[in-house]
Amino acid sequence: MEQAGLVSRSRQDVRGRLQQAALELYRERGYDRTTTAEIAAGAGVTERTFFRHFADKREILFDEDPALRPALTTAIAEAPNALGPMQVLRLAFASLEQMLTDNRPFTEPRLAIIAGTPALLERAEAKTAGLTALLADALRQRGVQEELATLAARAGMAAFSHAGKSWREDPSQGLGVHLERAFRTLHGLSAS
Amino acid sequence: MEQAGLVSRSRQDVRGRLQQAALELYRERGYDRTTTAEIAAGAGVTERTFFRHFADKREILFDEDPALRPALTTAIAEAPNALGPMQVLRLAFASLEQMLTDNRPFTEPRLAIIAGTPALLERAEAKTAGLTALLADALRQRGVQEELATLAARAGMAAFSHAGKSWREDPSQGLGVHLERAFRTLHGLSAS
DNA sequence: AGGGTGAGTGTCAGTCACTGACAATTGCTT
DNA sequence: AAGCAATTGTCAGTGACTGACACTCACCCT
Repeated sequence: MEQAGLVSRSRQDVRGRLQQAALELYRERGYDRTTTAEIAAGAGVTERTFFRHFADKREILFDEDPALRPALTTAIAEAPNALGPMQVLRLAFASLEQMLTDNRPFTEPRLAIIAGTPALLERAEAKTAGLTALLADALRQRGVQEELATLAARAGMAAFSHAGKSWREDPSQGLGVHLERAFRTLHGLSAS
Repeated sequence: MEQAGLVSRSRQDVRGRLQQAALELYRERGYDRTTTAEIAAGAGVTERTFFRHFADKREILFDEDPALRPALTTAIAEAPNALGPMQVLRLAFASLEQMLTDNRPFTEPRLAIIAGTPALLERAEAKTAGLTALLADALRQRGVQEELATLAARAGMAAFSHAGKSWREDPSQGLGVHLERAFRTLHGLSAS
């Protein structure tokens, strides 16, 4: 039956359909003029179901790769002992190249929407802060003192943002190259 | 008349009374279990008036000194030409010492509440991001290239946070001393 | 003194994000 | 076929936030 077909298909990948519907609606009408009920309807489910899959209306645009945090943590933990905190971070960032490349078609369309919506920018900052805290924690477990780890994590994240942007503008070079340049630039800045 | 006295007093400093009421209620019941109607009642006004003074329930804890942004902007604009971006930022931060000291009794009680509330931490990150953007903009107007200005502003803000924390823990030394140490530490980190 | 003016506030009605409780459905197991 | 666990639907409710409009009061002008 068509009915049965629809129902069974509508049961699959509800989460993904919600994300897709949200993305389209946010693009058409903008974030503010889109209601969670409309997103749910677009995915063929109830508003209540929306909130079973995502904590709030913003979170649906920030579904990070579940492998991201483990990857960073282990990369930092397994870095050579001789390296200083910033080198450790640089290596950890470089190890993300494949993952970031794979996820690019997923993350890219979201960036434009986020950039134009204050409420989403705020969430983006919070996400970055959460990752920065993760970096600091991983450094601490290597023996780096707490405050120093926080400082290194924040500075390292700044360098990563810088490298990420130039990487997007010039993908011909690998992320590692851009990272090396970014960290060198940061060093040069704090030199004088 | 008492009536007239009450009325006239209730008309004064509504904004301040709202902040005071919010602070007390957030402390007693916590942010989540406090409604904007309760805050308004505590200040002797209507809920509607709350939202005429503050954009939302979070913003009432983040009322920054109106002189902060102008101070940073002019300090950066008027810094000696010979200085590099990071030195410029260090000077600008140091120039805030008096203002930060004066506002301390106002800002300190808020920090504990913010630190224990995710929604408020998110807003705090957004505020920091806004100030960072201001720094980057001021650097750009000195001729620093856009991306470099952003990198410097983020790294500088990281150093400022570091210095601010150690300053709070050891106020016997001036902020300038802590800033000098923080920026030197940052340079040392990115060295190896 | 009387009338006007504008800023700040009160009142009311409404939208929408988000939550708890419970019933219904589905897919899978035994 | 019966049962179990996970997912969803349904319903009712709270609370943040907004728009529209009326009102009050300090201040100004003539």
